[in-house]
Amino acid sequence: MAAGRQRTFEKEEALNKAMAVFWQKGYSGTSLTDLTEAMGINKPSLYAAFGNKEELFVNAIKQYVNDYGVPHFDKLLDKSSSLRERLEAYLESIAKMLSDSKLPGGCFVTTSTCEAGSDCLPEDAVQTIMKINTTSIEGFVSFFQEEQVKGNIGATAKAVVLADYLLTLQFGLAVMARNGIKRDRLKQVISHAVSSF
Amino acid sequence: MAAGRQRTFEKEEALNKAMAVFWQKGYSGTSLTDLTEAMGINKPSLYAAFGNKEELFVNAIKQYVNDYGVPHFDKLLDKSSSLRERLEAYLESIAKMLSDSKLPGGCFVTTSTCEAGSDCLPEDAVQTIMKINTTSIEGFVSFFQEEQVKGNIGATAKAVVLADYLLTLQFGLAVMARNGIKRDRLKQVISHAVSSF
DNA sequence: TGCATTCTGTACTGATCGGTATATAATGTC
DNA sequence: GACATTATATACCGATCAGTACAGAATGCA
Repeated sequence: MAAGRQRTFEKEEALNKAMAVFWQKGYSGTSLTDLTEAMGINKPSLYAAFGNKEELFVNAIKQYVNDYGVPHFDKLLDKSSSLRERLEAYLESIAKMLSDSKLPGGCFVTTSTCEAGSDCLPEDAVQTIMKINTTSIEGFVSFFQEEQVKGNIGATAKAVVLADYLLTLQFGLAVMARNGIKRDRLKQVISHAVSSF
Repeated sequence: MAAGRQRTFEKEEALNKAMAVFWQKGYSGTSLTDLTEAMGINKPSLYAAFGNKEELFVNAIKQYVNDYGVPHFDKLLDKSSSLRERLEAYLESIAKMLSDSKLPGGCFVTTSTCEAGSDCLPEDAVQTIMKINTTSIEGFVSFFQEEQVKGNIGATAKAVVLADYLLTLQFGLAVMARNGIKRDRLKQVISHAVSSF
């Protein structure tokens, strides 16, 4: 065990609190006071544990992707349902999260992507957000290519277009949820949207 | 003519400059210094002409809706093309604007809708944004209902769902554009998306 | 027990935030 | 030309911004 006084807060727990604040208020809208109050620590502790506001934001959004983004992918891989059923389950899983009243509302990555175009975010944060989105696209492209090999998509369809379309739906549903549209309305949109797959 | 020294700047021109700044940087990310520098005026002139930051934002987004939102609706009403062609033309008209390098990027209403969920916007601004979006939905619902009467949509389709889906696409395309996705990729997404109408 | 180490709490930094007081310059009316 | 009126420019306001100096408290190791 290293010498010295030990931390009186759980680092991961504090990071989760910070994630919720950034998720709700955005980078520009979040002050250090917002963060320290939500995390239950004071500024020197925050800086010692997480660097600065920018680093904390980058770690928070990475945590978000792990905890609230990646898990939905399972729905795409269920071997007992059709492609369309899996896409619908995937988007509904996301929609459930987007409109969960116990969460900050909408999608952290979506709102951050909007904010990334504002020149108000630090360069590292912008790069992190861009990478998250390109990774999503690439994952979707691979997915649709494999589905095409399996014969679940017509040979003329382009995987890149389907991938872009899927991300467009995700983004759009996220903004709809941020606008207060409830889950059952999102579900009907999804049901209609997947009819084109 | 009213007595007193006359304004040395064009009010509408200054409002357009302010609109561009808010469009790019968002409400929280925009400072009064950003505004006065872009508008070419100083703070007392800004406050005399536009009230305060909040009022200026509200006027700016209303200006945006008039100048960059409403005009696209024409594409929906072209009597010589099919419903699907008109929807495609409508969304492509929007996509062209979203990815126009001479404009701030993306959609002002979309980014503001994200920001409206953050509790960082003044109440009046939130109300304005909410009203813009409900007005869009209501317009779409009426549009699809009329198309249904004309027999351009199956009788079982629900106008509300189609309206929600169309707004979801708009929002999604706006975030895609904000993420740097170019116009031709947006066009392919649109071409695919309208196949479900 | 002494000491280096690490964290916490308070109090502070210069800079910037949104907004304004005040003085002056420019206009129309009388 | 006197005067009320309106806009501009400078300089300022208290509050808050992100970030930190410093002193004290808690730990492991010797």
